[in-house]
Amino acid sequence: MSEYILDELAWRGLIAQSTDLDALRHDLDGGPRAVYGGFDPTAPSLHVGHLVLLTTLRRFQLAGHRPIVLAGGATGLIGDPREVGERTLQKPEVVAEWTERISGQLARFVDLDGSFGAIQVNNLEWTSRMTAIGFLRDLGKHFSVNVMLSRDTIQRRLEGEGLSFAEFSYGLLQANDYLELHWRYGCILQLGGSDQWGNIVAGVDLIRRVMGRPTHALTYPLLTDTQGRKIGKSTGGGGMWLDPSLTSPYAWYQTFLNLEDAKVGEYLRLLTFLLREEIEELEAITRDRPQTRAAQRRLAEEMALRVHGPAETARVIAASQALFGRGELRELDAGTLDAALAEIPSATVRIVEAPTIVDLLVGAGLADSRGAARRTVAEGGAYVNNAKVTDEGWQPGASDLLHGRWLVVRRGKRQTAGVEVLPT
RNA sequence: GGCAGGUUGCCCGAGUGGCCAAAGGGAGCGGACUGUAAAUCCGUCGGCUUAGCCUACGAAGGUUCGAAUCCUUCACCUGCCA
Repeated sequence: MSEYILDELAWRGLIAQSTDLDALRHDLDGGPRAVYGGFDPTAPSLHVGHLVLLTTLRRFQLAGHRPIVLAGGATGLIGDPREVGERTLQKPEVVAEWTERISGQLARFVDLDGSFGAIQVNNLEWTSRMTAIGFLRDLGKHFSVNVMLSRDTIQRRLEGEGLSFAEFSYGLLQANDYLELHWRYGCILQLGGSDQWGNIVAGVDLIRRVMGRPTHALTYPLLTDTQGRKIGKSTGGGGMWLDPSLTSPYAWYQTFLNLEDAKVGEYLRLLTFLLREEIEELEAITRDRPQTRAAQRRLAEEMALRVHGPAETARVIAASQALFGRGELRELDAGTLDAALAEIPSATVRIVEAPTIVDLLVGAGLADSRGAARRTVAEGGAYVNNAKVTDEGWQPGASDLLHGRWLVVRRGKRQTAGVEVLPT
């Protein structure tokens, strides 16, 4: 079965760069192999971008290989050099806490049980034991600064604001991780985003030098939008975090539902386990009847299912239908409305405080400031119960309350919140 | 350690004493079109009790009727020299 995994990755568009694919194929055919991907704790949660890697690791597991998910408790303390500039170091306690949270998320996306169960590690375990002398003699001696300097990111940093020795050295730690995992588990492949190519190859080189063994590197293309921007930490208004307290399941679902046509096929291929025929069918529908957005609906549902589970998925789909349905909000029964509003941001106001539309927008978190709220009203982007409000002094009356207590406040086409109006 | 240049709003970037809440671009936000897409066009884009006031141009002081713009000190970055 394992000989098919690379073909699958290929048709899904998951192979951006690789070392010798024939050699890799040969190694994978030889039996179950350990394959690894690393996740640095740069935030308290993983985001969509990480999901591509996690999903790919899971594909290897389904193909009979053994995934290793590595949490970068050590590398997260240093920081992989970015093009934009030197990172601000986080406190060790913070990194430790993030590592723990991320580890919990990682465990949910691979199967840890059984003889081919995934292995979960934290590189702090071996990196923290390293001494300065060991780092320089055993590791540093194998690296050529000339080669390190030639990396794209490093080049750009040197032309710009420069970078610290700490970040410059990051690649050595990641290379050492690969060596360690090869030593411990016979890991022969590291997967990562295409921006990780240099770090991964550094590991391949290190293993060849130290152990005289050939290993492999495989990168996948980064998730981007049409502008080519990386998707993940900061998409549109907010990030696309896996943690429901950072990105609500409703927002998560809606973001995929709204994905542009030109990207939906790519996302289905990179992020879901749908079969090829099904994806091609959905792509055909997108081409012929794009307004049905069947592919987006399927993608959003799949993503919600995988990250938030079936019960929550059912709720966000129902909420989306209630809030975006053609029907009148007034016609929704109390149960449906309550359930829908439970999925979106909400706030409470007291009628005696005589709240205006501006108060409602700000209170519900739909506007950052009163000025912004006024602007929204002036721009014609404020709605209550699907009716446009154009007067910034507008106040809700008793007849506006749905089921005696709710207002559905909306900004623009998509940002919706529920406001509960208390009688006192 | 010395010399030179730099640090501007979410990002890039103009601005060298009043006309600066600060050009221009990008992102974001709203509108039109549409399909809760994309592209395009229009508008908007520090805060507030909004014809006014407050906060803001690395930090702190100072000069001046008046400073993002001048001076001093400090911090950080870049380059050259040692």
